[in-house]
Amino acid sequence: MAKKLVIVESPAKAKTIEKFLGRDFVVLASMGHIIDLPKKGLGVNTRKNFVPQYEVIEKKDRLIDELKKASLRADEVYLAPDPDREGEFIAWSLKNILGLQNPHRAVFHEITKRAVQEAIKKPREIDEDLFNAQQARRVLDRLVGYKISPLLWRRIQSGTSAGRVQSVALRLICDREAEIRAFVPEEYWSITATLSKQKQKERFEATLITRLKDMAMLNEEANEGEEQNGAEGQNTAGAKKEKGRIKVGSKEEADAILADLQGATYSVLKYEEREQRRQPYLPYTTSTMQQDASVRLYFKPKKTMSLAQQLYEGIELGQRGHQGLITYMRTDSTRISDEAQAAVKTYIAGEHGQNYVGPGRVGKAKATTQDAHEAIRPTDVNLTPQVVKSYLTPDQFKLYNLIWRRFVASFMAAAIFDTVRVDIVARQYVFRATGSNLKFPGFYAVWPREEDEKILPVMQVKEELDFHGLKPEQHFTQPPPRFTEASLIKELEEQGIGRPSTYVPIISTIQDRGYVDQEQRRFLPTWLGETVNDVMNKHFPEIVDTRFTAEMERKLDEVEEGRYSWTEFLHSFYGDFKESMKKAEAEMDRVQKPLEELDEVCPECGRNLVIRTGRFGRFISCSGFPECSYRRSFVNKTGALCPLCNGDLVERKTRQKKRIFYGCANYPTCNFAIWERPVPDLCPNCGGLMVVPKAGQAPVCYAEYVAGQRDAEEKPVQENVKKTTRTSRKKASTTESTAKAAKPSRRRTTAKKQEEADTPAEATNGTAKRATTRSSATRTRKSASSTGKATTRSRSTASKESSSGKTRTRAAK
DNA sequence: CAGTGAGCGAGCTTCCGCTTGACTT
Repeated sequence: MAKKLVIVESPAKAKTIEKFLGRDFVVLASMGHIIDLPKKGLGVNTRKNFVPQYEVIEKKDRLIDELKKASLRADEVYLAPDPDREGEFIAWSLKNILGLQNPHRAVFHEITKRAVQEAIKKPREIDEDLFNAQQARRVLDRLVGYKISPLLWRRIQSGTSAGRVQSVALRLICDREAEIRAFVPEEYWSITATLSKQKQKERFEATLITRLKDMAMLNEEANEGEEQNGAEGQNTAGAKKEKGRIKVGSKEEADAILADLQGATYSVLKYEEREQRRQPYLPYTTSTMQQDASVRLYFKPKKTMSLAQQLYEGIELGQRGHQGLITYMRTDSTRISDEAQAAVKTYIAGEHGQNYVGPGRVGKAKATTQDAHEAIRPTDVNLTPQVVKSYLTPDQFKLYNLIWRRFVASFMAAAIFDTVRVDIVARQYVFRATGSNLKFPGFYAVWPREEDEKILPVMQVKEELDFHGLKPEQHFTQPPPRFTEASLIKELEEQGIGRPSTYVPIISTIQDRGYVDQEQRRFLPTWLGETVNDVMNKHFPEIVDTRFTAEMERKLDEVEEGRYSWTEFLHSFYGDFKESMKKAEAEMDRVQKPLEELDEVCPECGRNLVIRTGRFGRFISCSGFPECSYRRSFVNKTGALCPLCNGDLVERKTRQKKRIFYGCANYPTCNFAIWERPVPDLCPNCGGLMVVPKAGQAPVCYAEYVAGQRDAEEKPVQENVKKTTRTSRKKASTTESTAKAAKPSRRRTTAKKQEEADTPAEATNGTAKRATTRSSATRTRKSASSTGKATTRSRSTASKESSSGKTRTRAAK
């Protein structure tokens, strides 16, 4: 008989909190938002103060029913979504959808007993300003996305999209690609001298840095920064361009210097010892965790998040029972609760000694930080990686290990290095050697060190050194690297674009739209991506400016503080935006994808061959069509041969085009087909086919692989099922296809068999649809380009009116 | 499992941010 209901966003959080609050409380989860703007149509009245038309989110009805029932049973209801804009909106939605009379709004920034109990003791009202800031953000994003996207459908390609966040992500990738294309590598040379103290064995290296006469200029430089932020370095250009530093640009110049130095004596010009401290890193946020897991563990952000979710939801720890191992994984904060701070300091003192305890680093909050949660940290620092290792999968362990160490390190003392800098003069040239020796490890006691120590002997000024050789080396400056998933997220996060919960989806979006491809885990734009980006830059420069979001956040802050009304905010944005839309409608050109050319000429007429797309996918055709009608189908050969008939094994797609499989080119004469990618090499043991079961893995013998699969599960049964359905499907396609085609429902099919049987009808239906779509698109494209702007304009206004008419009728309903 | 590229031309796609599972492959 619970008297009080608490509603939070996440079920894992609900479970934890329930333990804190005791028997009088029931804690349930809303699972995020429960209402939103409609998926179809704008859902915003742009003529009447942007009144939004919210709907209950699909499939949330049952959950809402349960929450409603629980709220009726309770005497008091506490709405405890996250303490940020989105959370406030969820609280407001709950109040309205559940019809709550006097709900309390409880807020806590950390999941600790004290914080939660405190929050329940001191609830507040729903904050209208915070709620309005969320509405403003939501509506602005809807306007940008749902106004620009349809324009792209009409002028570029169906199914494309634009948005405040994705369009900036795309732009970053395109800008980087342009930078790389424009990059001209510059040659430079390094000259290294190998030296030692007189008559001593230990040699060391010194690099030529300047001429004696330029020494003064070089000394003006500031000392190097104390810390470098890990992971992907920014030292993309190999050549340093400091003032006074010598530039050796060619072999001739290098040779001239070597000649100058013939028979020179090397002596110490300056010897400097210094103590350098290196501060530990901050504890993880979502973005830094993704970045580090990518660089150190080679996990993609999606995998990292899924593992983190598992650690957050909890692991069965034998006697200890089920326990959440880390705090919430979607956070932009580096804050650590007082309790966790005290615990980690005690732990460090006990394990390493009091002198290893540091003050704990405090990150400066950025303008976009919402600070609803703590940093990502272990829930209990005493659960060391070793203690829990046996309960975790290897990947879970790797990530937990990283999170635990990062957190502990962040509260440890700085590392102290003794560093030495020696300048060595030889004729008019100065060489420099640096050394560093770790005096006190500090946080390096738990955190891996990136670079090795280099120890230099003690030297005196004017001391003469033994010379052992000069080594000139040629280098070239490197262009900046393409973005990886993690480095793109890092960049977005630094610009304040996107949120912890959206970093992974952003990456899926730009890939799903066909804007970018990945090559060796790095992004490069496709033709479509470049085209959309060009259009956005040209017609919506403000939106794709990285400062747009920053400015938006600044204004939303004012809305949150009640100094700016959310509708005024939208009016001021929409005024300009409407103008941009109007201009874009009038001026945006229709673009058509150029045909992909092949490095091969037509065997019949000698013109170039091109790749065209037809009803059945890509095919190779002569560019001289219709004069020359040479064509053949487009297959990707794998290089492997069919074990049954020695034909080429080629890449094929399943009927639904969802999955790639590999089949014999002699189909249907030979029906050999497998899922795993075959390789040209043959098995060294049996001489048979080899395949790659998972991308990136080493090839294995196919015969052995199949045997292994069979042992692992009851695979043979499944395979039999497939075979029988395949034959039955053939019958179905000839006899029942018309009957099936008339039946539109498809989701209802439950048994695999039935779904398989449905396929042919589905497929023919689908292809027919696609065929008409394509030709219609091409036609309009043609008419627009031949008749010019007038046609385009009248067309687009017509369609615009029809669409707004539709929204109105829907709204009236 | 054959064979694609004009012609007439329906109706669909889309945003960002909160949350998990239920689904296949």
